[in-house]
Amino acid sequence: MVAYWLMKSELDVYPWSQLIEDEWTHWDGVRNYQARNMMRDELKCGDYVLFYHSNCKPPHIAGVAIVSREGYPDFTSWDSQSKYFDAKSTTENPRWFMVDIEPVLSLSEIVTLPQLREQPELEGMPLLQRGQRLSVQRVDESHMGCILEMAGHTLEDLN
DNA sequence: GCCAACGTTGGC
DNA sequence: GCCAACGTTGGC
Repeated sequence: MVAYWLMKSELDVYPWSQLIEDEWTHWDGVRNYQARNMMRDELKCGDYVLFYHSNCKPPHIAGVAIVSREGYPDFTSWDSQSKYFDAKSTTENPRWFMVDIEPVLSLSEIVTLPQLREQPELEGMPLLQRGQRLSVQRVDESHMGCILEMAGHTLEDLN
């Protein structure tokens, strides 16, 4: 059973175009327990991920990625030179987890946050709730289908 | 740049 | 275990 997710990335930190260039990446640096739990326990290989650009005008979804490796320790938490270093995370008892993702589909047309807000079908989507800051969120299949259609695609395009 | 929302920290 | 202080996120 495939699940759908949304991940936020700041446009000037790690853009979609960089993922295309890299061909895959590990989604390191998440330091929030709710997001950590989802990446450790719930994101599965083959799940699809909406790639959302935050901190830009307008914020928007740029592409769809796929989970290519399930939760494993975020090794940047062990690197004292990393800005994501956490002294309380050890190799024996890792505190933070990440997944790997690969790009699947660059949207023909990006879907902006204002466009998402205009869609009655998307009412209740966590991203659209005020104060929603989680950088990893679950997405309903119906919401996923709706967003893909807004971008000129369908769920079938993912296969 | 502002600020609302919300998570984390740490004193008590 | 409460809660004030503080830091971060991220839209606007």
